Amino acid sequence: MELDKILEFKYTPEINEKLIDYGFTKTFAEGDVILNENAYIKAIPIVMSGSIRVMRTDDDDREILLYYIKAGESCIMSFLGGMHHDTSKVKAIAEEPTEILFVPIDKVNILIKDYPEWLDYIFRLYHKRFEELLDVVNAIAFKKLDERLLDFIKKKCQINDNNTLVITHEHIANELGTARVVVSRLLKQMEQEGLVTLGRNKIILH
Amino acid sequence: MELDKILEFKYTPEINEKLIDYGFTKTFAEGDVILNENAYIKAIPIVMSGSIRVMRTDDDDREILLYYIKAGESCIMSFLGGMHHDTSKVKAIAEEPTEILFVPIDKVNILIKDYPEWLDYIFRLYHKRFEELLDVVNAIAFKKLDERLLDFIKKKCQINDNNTLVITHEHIANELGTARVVVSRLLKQMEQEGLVTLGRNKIILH
DNA sequence: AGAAAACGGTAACAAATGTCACATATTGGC
DNA sequence: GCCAATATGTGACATTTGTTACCGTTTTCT
Repeated sequence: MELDKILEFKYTPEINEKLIDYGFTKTFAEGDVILNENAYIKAIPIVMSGSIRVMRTDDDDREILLYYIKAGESCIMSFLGGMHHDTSKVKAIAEEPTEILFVPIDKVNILIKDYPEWLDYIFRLYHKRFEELLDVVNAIAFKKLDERLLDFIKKKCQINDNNTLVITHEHIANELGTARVVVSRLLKQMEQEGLVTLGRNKIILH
Repeated sequence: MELDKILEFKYTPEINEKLIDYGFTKTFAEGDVILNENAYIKAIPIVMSGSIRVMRTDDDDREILLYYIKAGESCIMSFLGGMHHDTSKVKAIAEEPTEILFVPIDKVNILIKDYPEWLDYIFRLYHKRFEELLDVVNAIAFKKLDERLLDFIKKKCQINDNNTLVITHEHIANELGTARVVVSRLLKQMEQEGLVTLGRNKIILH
């Protein structure tokens, strides 16, 4: 396992070894729920390969996308929750086949004490997530659905490095926290404006 | 200055001394803007007395309340922003006469290295803010305005330990990210339902 | 007291989004 | 090929929120 190439921060081979030594890996298939709302957190996850999407869910069954966790990153909510023996406030789902290294909380504390670089890595991630959350607040507070939808499509395409998206309207609606018909309606409108081309399970961005 | 009684975490008198030694204090009047969006951050603020409200603003002039910073707490966004030489993504305004201790970023790094308790304090605050932000996401994504409005009033009353709120509809509208007429309309409705009693600059919660 | 500013009430309307009902199209399993 | 499941299209309508306009009341300033 080449953690060196996966983790994005600069660290010594020692941290590498310790992480693998202290932790254990698990693999998840696309769609697997990695962490459920209100679950207790005993270990912090580091994504080795694949990616995770983190959602906030309502008391009903509506949910909304917060951000993605990519290879080399960790779930910062888990980290803080774990540090303070709290439960998770979010739900994490594998976007694709994903391999995760779980490092027990108590070991994490040791690492922080011994390796300042590791702490810096944590801070950096925190900062990133915080800003992403602010973007979400911005979007749902001030932007209209059509703009959010287009942003969503562009972002997904960018990740795939591809202008064709394989996804259902239903799925999009869930991530944006709205209903399927609304997404279908807006997509049709966008198609008529020449922004996209639609197909079954498929959206082509122009 | 009795920092001991103000800061909520347990720390040694040494940290107390260092904070005051390294930092400088400034006082702000109600309504003063402490930090503007896109301003550079060179020092992290610790609220000694009073309180601050933190808002996210749109490109237009619409804005929305994120959370409050009370005495003994710090602005975590400033902290991370400062650590990575970033600009602020939020706007901070004094809610009342407020005294703030500014500690330069480079000194903060020294404190973290030397005093693990201080680090724990930072993490705790981060966690708190993150959850508050999640609550905001929840509210604007899933709740209707009337519910958000009632929550807002209840929260304010709780802070004041009082069931009478001195505030204008305009002000409420700004914090909720909507228009004055909308707030007036909903408040009137709530009054008819017997939830509140209205007066000029005044809302009494039942 | 008189003028100006701030605050709130209300109506009428527009726009955005949500909801329901049902039709049609596509796919995969058998 | 046929059926069932899944995905999408679309109309009609309800609800929520935003917008504009205007008025009366209360406060503040001078």
